[in-house]
Formats: sequence, structure tokens, C-alpha cells
Amino acid sequence: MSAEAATTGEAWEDVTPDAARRLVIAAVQAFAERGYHATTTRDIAGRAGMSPAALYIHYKTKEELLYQISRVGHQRSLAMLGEARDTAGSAADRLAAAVRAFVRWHAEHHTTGRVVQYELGALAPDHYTEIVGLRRQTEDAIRTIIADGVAAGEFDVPEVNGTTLAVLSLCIDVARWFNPAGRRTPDEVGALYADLVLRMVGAPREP
Amino acid sequence: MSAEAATTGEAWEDVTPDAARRLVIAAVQAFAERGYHATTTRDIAGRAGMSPAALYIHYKTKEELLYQISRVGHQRSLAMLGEARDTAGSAADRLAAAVRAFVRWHAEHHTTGRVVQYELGALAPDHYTEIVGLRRQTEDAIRTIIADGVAAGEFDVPEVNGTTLAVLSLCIDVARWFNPAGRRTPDEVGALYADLVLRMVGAPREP
DNA sequence: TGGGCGGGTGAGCAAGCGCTTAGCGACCCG
DNA sequence: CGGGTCGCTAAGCGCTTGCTCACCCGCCCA
Repeated sequence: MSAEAATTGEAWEDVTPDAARRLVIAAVQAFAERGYHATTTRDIAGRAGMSPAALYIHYKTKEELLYQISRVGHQRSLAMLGEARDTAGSAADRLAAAVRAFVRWHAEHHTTGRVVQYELGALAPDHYTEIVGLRRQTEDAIRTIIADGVAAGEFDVPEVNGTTLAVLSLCIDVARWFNPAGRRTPDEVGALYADLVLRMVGAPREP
Repeated sequence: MSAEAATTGEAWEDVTPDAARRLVIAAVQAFAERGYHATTTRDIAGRAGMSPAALYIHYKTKEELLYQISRVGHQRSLAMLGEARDTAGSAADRLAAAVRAFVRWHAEHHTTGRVVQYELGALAPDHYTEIVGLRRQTEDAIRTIIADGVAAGEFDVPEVNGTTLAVLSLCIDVARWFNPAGRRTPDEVGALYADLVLRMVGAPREP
């Protein structure tokens, strides 16, 4: 297994049996590289070291694989942001923590992130609807923190909704451009982005 | 032709003959809705009101259609940002103008923008290389303005390269989420984003 | 010992894909 | 009037796709 596969795998430890986990990891990598529609079931099975037919023992369809990936990924995002929203501390601290965690995750797991954030259009209609619901909840988590900051007089933003969208947009897009071979580590990008976001909301920062 | 087709069409006025233009417009809409790989040549031809074979009179392959769209779109982006970089005025003015124009374009032509920004992975290797070159130039334009601002003492940024990436990322992602049926007009999003970006670079703004 | 069962394979089917080819009508020019 | 050209179509070719099916192997417990 390549180093890339190892990092992709870390996020899927609890998928069993082993063959099913190998298939998710293979699917994440293939979907991230080529996109859902350009990926063949033969490619996924091949990466997992199995014959094409073996895929259908563990998953009903190719779309179900995408759905599992998308669902788990969105739930993790939501858990991360929800936690940041609900901890004690100033709005600035909570916003910085949320952005740091969210960005770090999208950098570290940029293959998974790419699939989660950019391939949801390939989901079946009912799955798509469910995922959109999760996305609205993650949006709400960020909006709540920003609104809290405004209410407390900590933040000064031109428009809460638009700023929320911009913050999320900024974080999500990390999955698209992040390159593990580049100069920046996930931690560094997280710190940089947390700083940029605090500037965006007009929060006073330590010098 | 729908209202959507009309706005998509505005960007392709100079493609001739008429049938070729109808094909690009149809391709932009189809690629934006479903993605390149999920779009069939039959779908494109159908939207343009022609038989599947007619497509190949005007374009050698389906990929060539994507290449034309991608090339023209990137050239327009580059022209826009290059102009903003080269006009007179403070760095803050130039950065705000660049962001405003770039965001406005990605909102107004969000279908084209979606294809230009998110489908380049489907390009043939040599076309991909060419487009990546154009993208580096657009990145350079933004970086130059930010570096100018830092040199002039107008801006205070944690890191020029990372901030450049973040600014571009923010603007590009507008094409993904912008919804013309939503509450915000392209002008409003442009103004909001220009403000947010000035905050990010620590530029003093009029109150 | 043996039979069921979970996990796997090789071969292949029906459908849909990108693209080609033979031919057709409208038009322009000598 | 006649022939070449341009834009287009109907039909279909060769191939790949997602997915299925008949069969197989190793393991566990009666």
C-alpha cells in the first residue's frame, strides 16, 4: 500500500470487513483522481486487489460507494464544526478553532475531501437530498458562531450570511488545491486560514 | 432559447458559424449541470437542436469542445485580472477592482465558470498543460497586486503566497455555489467579496 | 465426515458510449 | 442548366460500461 493509500485509509478504520474497507479506500482515491463518472468499477476493484464482481458482494452499486463516502465525510465535518460551536470561549476562539480543524482535515484528507465536496452531484436524488441537509447543518454551525460574535460585539461583518458562505467556501476549496508534496503542512494552512478568517470578520487578533 | 441559455450565450458571441456557437453554449450548460464525463455528445447535439453527427462537423472531438470553453474562459479571466493589475491607483483599489470583476464574472457566468474552474481535469494532457500555464499567469496577477501593496506598506499579510491562493480560491468558488435565483446579485457578491478581501490583506477601508 | 455459508472468480450480457460513413437537399457560380 | 460544395442526417460500428450469474474454495460446527 502506498503512503497515499495509508493516509487515505486512516479515515476509514471502522469499515468492516477488510475487503469492504479496501474498496472504499480504492474508490476514494479513484474518485478523487478522475471524478466519479470517469471511474470504472473495474478500476476500483483492481486497486483493491479484487475482481470486478467482488465489488457487488459488499456494495449494491457504484453509487452506494459514493454515498457512503459522502455521508461519513459530511458527518465528520459536521461533528468537527458542531464541537467548535459548542465549546466555551469567545466567538473568535471558537471560529478560529472551527476553521483550523476544518481546514486541517481538508488538507490532510484532501482526497476524501475532494470527493465529499465536489462529487455530490453524482449522488442519486434521495441521497443527494439527505447530504444537502447535512451541508445546511454545517453551514448553520459556522453561521451561529459568526452571529454570536456579532451579537457579543466581537465581530464586525458586512453581512452574516454572505460572510458565512465565504468562510465555508474558503475552507472547502482547500481540498481542491492542497498538494501534500507542496511546501505547506496541513497545520500551517489551518493556522494561516484561521488568521485570514478572523481578519474577514473584523476580530481583534493578538499581534 | 431559455433565459439561462441567453445569459450563457452572451459570452460566446464571437463564435461562428451559428451552429458552432449553439454547440458551445449547449456544451457549457451540459458540462456545468452534469460534468464533462457524464455528458454525452448526443445530449450536447440535442440541446443545440442537431443530430449527434453534426457535432463532428464543427469539432473534432468532445474534448475539443471542453478545450475551447476552458481556453476562452481562462483567457478572459487573465485579461480581466491583468487589466486590474496594470491600471493606475493604489494597490487596495486595484485589488478591490480585480476581485470585484473576477467575482462578478464568476457569478454572472456561473455555468461557464463552473466548467472552466472545475472540469479541467478532463482535458487531454497537452491541453491541460497549456491551461495550467494560463492559470499560473492569473495567479501571478493577483500575487503581484498583493506584493505591491505589501511593498508600499498598504497591506499587512501573514504570507503573500498563501494569501494569494486564498483570495483566488474564494473568488473561484463563487462559480460553484452561486445561484441566480438566490437573493444576491452578481454586483452585490462582487462588492461583498472585495470588502472581505481587503480585510484579509489588512488594508484600511473607508468606513 | 460432510454440508452449509460467507467471500471470491471468470465469463459475459444488455445498454450506452464516442465517433464514422454514405448519402441527401439547398445553394452558388460558370 | 449542371456540377461542386457545405451543412446536415440516419444508420450503425466497435468498444466499454455497470452489473449478473453460475460456479468454486476454505472454514466451521454437527
